[in-house]
Amino acid sequence: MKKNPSPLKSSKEALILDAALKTFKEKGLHKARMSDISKKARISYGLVYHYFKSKEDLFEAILNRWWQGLFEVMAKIREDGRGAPLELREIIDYFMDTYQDHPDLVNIFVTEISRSTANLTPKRLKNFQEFMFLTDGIMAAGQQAGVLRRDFKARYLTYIFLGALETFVSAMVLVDQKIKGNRQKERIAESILEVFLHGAGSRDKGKRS
Amino acid sequence: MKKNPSPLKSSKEALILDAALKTFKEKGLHKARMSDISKKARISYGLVYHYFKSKEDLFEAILNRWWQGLFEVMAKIREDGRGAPLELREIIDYFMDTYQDHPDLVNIFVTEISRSTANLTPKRLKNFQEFMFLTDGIMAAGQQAGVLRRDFKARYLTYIFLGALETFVSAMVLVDQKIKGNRQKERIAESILEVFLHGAGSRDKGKRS
Amino acid sequence: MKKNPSPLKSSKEALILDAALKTFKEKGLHKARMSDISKKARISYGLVYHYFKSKEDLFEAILNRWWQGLFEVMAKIREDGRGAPLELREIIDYFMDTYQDHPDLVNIFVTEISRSTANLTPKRLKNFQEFMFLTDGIMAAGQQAGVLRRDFKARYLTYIFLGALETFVSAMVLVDQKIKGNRQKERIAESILEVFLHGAGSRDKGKRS
Amino acid sequence: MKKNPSPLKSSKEALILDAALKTFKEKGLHKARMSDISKKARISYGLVYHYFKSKEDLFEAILNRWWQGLFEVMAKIREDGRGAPLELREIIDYFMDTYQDHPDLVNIFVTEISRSTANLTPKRLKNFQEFMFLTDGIMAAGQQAGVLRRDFKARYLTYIFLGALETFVSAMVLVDQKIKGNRQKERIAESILEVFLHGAGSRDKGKRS
DNA sequence: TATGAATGAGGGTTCATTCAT
DNA sequence: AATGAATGAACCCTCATTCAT
Repeated sequence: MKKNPSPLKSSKEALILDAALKTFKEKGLHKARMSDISKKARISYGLVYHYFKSKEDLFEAILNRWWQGLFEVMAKIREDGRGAPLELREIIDYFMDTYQDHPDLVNIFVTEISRSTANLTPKRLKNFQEFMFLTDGIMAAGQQAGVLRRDFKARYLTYIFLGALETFVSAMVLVDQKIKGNRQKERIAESILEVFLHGAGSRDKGKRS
Repeated sequence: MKKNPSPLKSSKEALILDAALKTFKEKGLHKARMSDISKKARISYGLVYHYFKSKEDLFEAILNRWWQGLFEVMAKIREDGRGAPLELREIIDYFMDTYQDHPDLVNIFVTEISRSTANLTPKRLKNFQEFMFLTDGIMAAGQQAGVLRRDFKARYLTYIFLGALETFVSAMVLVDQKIKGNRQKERIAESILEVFLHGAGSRDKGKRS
Repeated sequence: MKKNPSPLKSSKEALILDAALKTFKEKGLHKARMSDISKKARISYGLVYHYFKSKEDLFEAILNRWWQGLFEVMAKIREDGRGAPLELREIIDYFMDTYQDHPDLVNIFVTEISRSTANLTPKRLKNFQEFMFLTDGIMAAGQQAGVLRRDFKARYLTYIFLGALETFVSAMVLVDQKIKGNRQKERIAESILEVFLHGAGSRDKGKRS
Repeated sequence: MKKNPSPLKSSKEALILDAALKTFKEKGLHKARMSDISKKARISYGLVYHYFKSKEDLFEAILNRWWQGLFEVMAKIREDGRGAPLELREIIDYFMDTYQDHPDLVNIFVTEISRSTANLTPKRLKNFQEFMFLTDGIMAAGQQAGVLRRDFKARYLTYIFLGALETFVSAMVLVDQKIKGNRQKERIAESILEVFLHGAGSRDKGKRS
């Protein structure tokens, strides 16, 4: 029975995935050489190909870690139906939690997929659009329920929300910032959600412009 | 005095830059071949090297278009000092206007620079951080002036604002969406600023949580 | 006393040889992978190396099947001394019989050895030349005995005879033609020998040009 | 105006083709490395790819030399209609002449195409079958005209004829035999045709068995 | 300026062979 | 005897860059 948080098929496979994750993060998909990965995993060149049939395949395997976790969260969110604010918070938490455990994974998602038109294969685009679509659903439900304003399309809200979220983690990644404990994580999550919901505008005057 | 719509040192140089822009956008920095660029520019292979000493150099020249324009705007903003809301609006406008004229340029900024750790040379990082720093200044001044809330660091607000903005254009780029006239541009710009300032939360209840 | 239809040292060894035979035939010596062979033999990868020390060794073992049978026939022919026509017929029969039982074996001989300068190791060349030499002997004896014309070198006759024979089986292999019963086998054998001995020229006029 | 018998598009292209021809002949299609070819042509590695898009493409270009010449001969033969014996002689001459000028080319045809099932792409098979078919036509016409015996299928005669021819050149290639002047060429051509038409059987008894 | 041939380092992938179990 | 993971040399192909004209 496996208890390991990353219980991969074989220890070598996990080794390779971790090494690949780091390498892709450091050099990007294109500049990462298979030899870099094998060296980082301290295994022979050819062994990588024993577990993954190509560089592309290896990259895909890494992305799947991300998408699988994300779609599980999205499914759970839909089931629970706790309302837009809490649901968005769960998305933020997935990003932040994953960032704590595998900062590189979040980085790769943001840099190589979320923003890269060059690396976008049909399959990847499909995942991405599905995620956007599910988020749209949360926004629309929130508008329906009266907790989100209706004067903008749900899709616009999705853009703004995900953009803020991505940029946050992206920026943290850029400066290799470690999240210091759950306290800071809380704080960041809150700030994103709070600004998204209530705006960055000052409430000093008691009303909005 | 410049009359050329793409006024560059020589017409050939402009030709190459335009071709490079399109090519980088379509294939990404890495997958774009110099031969693709020369072909798209309808010039000979070697001529590219007459004007630009390397692929990297060509890429840099393109980015400079972007940074130069952006820093000009930032300088003007600082001079005018019209307050955070209007100043942020000017940033949005620069993104949107540039997107209208050169969608690919905005795309390249977002995909290859804003989010890519792989392509980030020290020089590029410097530009990027400078831009963040200037935006921080706007945010901080807004907080000072009481138009932006003070319970979050200026840097956090910067992340959220720029993230929302980038994701918007990034998404438009992804679907190759053309902005249909100034009306739509207005609408998008407004929605970004409005949500950033006042939040996506419904105001139906007359007050915030 | 051997009872096994493919009686080899061990059943696994036979399994491997058969699988290798098929694989070499399908893909050629070079493109045949050891993994293909082990897969076809339904044994593990490494076991092949338990029985054969290398791919080359395995190939050699297969060729030996062929050469051993052929040289046995050639020895028997020499002993019996039944005259060129019948002796040539026995060579044809060896080709045809082997083709019936192991078409792939004949194919490999023709494609990888008889015509391939690339795969020709000294040992293989030696076997091949020995066979040519023995055939020369038959031809020369036939010339001596007055049943074969003397106006061409024995070696020339050897070329023409073996060429015709090889091309026949080679062509049958190419279209994966199965010999339908002994009747057809007879017919083919006859036609080769008949044309070789008496020519393709019409005998309508009762005499030759 | 080009007078050169091998007037290729560019001198470099011809250089590469010649080097490739030799290399393929020496090592076979698979074992020939592109670096061998470039080295033999005394050009840089990459230049080969400037002229040919792949190893396969280069190989194809070489084969085309052969097929084009052969099909031209076959077309001329059909037009002239000089009767089977003379027509077959023309085929023999094409083989012998090409052998004199480019022995390696004939070798490659025989080893890598005529007998190799492994290297047989659909396109190559098509050429080969077309050639067989055209030869069938000559044989059938010969049977019709009463100069070739009718008791064997035209296809059988084709096999025997081409087999004898191929084996001859193949054997010459094997021992790297140079044809010493037109005299020997004549002699070889005659022997092939003569044996094919009238058989190797002795005519001492004035009639056949 | 302009062309495109020429160079060669680099990197992904394959696969025969070895080895630990 | 049997397995299949592990190794690493080889080799095809790409493409940025240089160079002769």
